[in-house]
Amino acid sequence: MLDSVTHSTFLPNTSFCDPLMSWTDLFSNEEYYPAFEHQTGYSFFNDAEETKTAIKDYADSSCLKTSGMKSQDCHSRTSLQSSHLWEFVRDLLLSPEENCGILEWEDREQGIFRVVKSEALAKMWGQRKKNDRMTYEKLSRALRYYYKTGILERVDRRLVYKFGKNAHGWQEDKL
DNA sequence: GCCACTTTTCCTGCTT
DNA sequence: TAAGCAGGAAAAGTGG
Repeated sequence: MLDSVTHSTFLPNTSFCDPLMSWTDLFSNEEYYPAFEHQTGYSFFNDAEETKTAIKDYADSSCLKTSGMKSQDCHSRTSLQSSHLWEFVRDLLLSPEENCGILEWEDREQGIFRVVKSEALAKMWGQRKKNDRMTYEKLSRALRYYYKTGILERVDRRLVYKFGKNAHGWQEDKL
């Protein structure tokens, strides 16, 4: 059930503040639990205690054990552990409260989005990859490579990109 | 070690 | 002039 729920969905105010924090770190830290209590994504749990339990169970499940997790298993599961740049961008877009205005949808239905804070995005990606020399110029070069594979489509506007036919998981009704 | 794939780095030229 | 985009080339990193 929780497989499609992103890390940032759980922790809207924490995940990108410390992108290197592990699931174990997050779930073992009681300070973060209150944040779940007000998330609409968890309205299906009766109360905060139930939410905690569900999350803890999920954190304890074998699929989230760091040692046993393969990149393929988790690449689409969480923004923090997405192995590919486009998934990182996608997950950031799917958590508008957490991306601090770095990315925003231009046309949600068509998958068109805009990079609002290019330097911040590059910095965030750099943190994700433990590369403090990352720049938006380099990041955008990587994004342009996705044109070839159909993951992104070209949009003739500055800082605007569009998810292509080979990108998945960005459509609201297919989450 | 090899290969495929993705990403990074650097570059030139063009556009806004 | 600066910032951003396009794309070539080479190299690094990673996983199978």
